[in-house]
Amino acid sequence: MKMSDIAEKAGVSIATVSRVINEDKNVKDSTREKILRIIEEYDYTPSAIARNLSKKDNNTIGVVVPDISNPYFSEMVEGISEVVDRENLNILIYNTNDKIEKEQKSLQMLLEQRIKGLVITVTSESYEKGKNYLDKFVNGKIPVVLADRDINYSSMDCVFIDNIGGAYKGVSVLIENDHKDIAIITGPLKSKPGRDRLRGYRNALSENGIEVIDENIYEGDFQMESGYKLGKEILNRKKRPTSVFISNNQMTLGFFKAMNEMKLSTPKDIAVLSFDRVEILDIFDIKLTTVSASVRELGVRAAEMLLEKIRNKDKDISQKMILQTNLDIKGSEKKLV
Amino acid sequence: MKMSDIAEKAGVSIATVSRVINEDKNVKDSTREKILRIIEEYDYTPSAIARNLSKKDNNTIGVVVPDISNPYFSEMVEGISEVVDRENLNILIYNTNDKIEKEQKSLQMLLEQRIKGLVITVTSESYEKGKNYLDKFVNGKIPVVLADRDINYSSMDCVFIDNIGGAYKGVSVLIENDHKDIAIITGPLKSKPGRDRLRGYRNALSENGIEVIDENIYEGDFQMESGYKLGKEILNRKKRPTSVFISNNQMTLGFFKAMNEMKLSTPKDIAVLSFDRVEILDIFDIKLTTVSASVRELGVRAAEMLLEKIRNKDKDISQKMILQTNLDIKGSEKKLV
DNA sequence: AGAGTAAATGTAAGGGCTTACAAAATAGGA
DNA sequence: TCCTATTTTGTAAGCCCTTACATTTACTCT
Repeated sequence: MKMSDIAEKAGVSIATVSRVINEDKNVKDSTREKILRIIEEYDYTPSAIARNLSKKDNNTIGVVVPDISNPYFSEMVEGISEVVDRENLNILIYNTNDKIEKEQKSLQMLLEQRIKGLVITVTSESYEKGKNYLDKFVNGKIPVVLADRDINYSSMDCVFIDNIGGAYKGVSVLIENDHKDIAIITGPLKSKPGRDRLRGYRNALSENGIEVIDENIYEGDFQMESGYKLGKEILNRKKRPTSVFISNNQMTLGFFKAMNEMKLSTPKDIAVLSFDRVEILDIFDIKLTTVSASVRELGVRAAEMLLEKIRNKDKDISQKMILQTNLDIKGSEKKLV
Repeated sequence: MKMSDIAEKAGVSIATVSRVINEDKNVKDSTREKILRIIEEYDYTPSAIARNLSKKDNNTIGVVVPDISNPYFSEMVEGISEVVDRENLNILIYNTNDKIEKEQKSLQMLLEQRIKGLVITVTSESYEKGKNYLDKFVNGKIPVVLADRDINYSSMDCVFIDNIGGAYKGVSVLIENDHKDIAIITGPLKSKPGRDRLRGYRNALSENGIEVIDENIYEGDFQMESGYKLGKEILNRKKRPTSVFISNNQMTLGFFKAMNEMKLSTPKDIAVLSFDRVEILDIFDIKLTTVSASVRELGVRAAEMLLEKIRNKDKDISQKMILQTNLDIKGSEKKLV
């Protein structure tokens, strides 16, 4: 069933049918009704493909994320969805599994689909590819917004979380609580957020005249397991630090596993402060102080920025938005003497 | 940049360019190379839209889920992705927020996109709409596979988890451990999985000659909060049941919150068995026995079934696949005297 | 060399829609 | 009633590809 079939049955030209479908007002009411009746009767659905080809415009935006089954990203996607739904756009989602090859393949397919724009959280590896990495694929063909992860030297539009500031804020809280011996479990130092959070830690210590000592820096990989292993190391030190700043939620969980095994608790045995909320700890009545930003909001902002960029394709003002983090003080930052 | 531009620059017809792009072998090597070089040079990307229109075939499948930010569904989506990626297909994802209106709108848009097929987890409400609910939208236009949630009286292809059998299996374990007073926290009884899991519970009791008493049935809603509240009720009973079967992971977390607040633990104070794994409990060294199926596999199977259906569009044998659950015995089922 | 076959390329129709422009129908006014 | 202005409808080109079929070119064999 296509438009010409409907036109024929209604005894009008396909142009008129097209007008009805596109809610053009230049159609007599009686003919509009007749056509609508026939569309209904034959259960006709117009082809977006043909429309897109004809209009040279696809009402779809692309989303590329490293891991859709990670709540962090699926929440971000939901934020994007929310915005995009309002505009009756579609979302094409690609999962890269944090593999750069899959990322490239995804970009290729999205470009073939002639998407209107793209929100992408690049793979960890992509950061190092530098400025022109994405250009090679996207090459100014479509508006792009980087979400959550940066590309080295890139000047693309983006929405990030204030990693440096967040870590700074968190570590400062520890310092205010009179901690001087503060360990950190970082993310992978080849990743931007990993480095930035460490930077925030360093800044906070320096500004407060506390020496940054290498022994207090433990490089993790944002996975639970590393939080567990490094946690054990930290907790087993002869001279245990009085507090630890952990760079993300997964590692924090690992850290608590270690604490639990050793029958230790916070803030009694060590003060703990984490980047990202860890809601689940509520269940066990663990009051963890955190700094975090809403990932959902990250998605919303990225999508909004993209839409704006799509609307004002001509002007190319590039935007950089940094979402501030919130501090949620619960008690685990305390120094107990 | 379009195909004819490339053809012109290469001094060939667009048919030849098309052949090169589609890897047709009837092209002289030298011309193929020339064309490829030009495509590269001008960074040409063919339009999937035009190709789809021309071929009357869209290489995209649709996925509709109630909540992409729920790990349950995002894991399912990842399973679907995995399969679909192998075939170089695209995925159009829609989130319904479990709202039936959004579901309908999504279906509409997917049909307009002329998707190849659809994997859908319908909203809770859709179940009651019955057999013809989806037909009204999809109406035999495209292959559809229901995933995880059924529609009343529907005979569509589907992949579900064996809820009855799983609950039966779990409760049986409790019975084998000599429990006779077994409470259950159910899902919403207007939902199919909610009812089915309760059914499994009933079956297990009956078959073992244990009377099913209403006081032991607590209707929850699959959310954490209800597990918490009902958990309190159960745990506060003057004559506390010796064990409880909890119908999903979220409610189990709520239940543990209640236990924790009351300084109770399993299996010491009450035996606990849950539908779905609750990995997070490992962290706190809680050994919870569970029955569960892999949601990821659910996605994989649904996608595979869809692809098969797409391939054999002519024959219409309808399939129903029930994924069996696995029992993971950890100790919380024990009856301590 | 010429016929016959296979390989390589080209031509043109079509896929289902939008839309500028043209044409027809209707309304309004003198 | 006739003319003009407005509303409504139709015509046809174009969006960018694929592909059946036609044509040309290259090769093989006597």
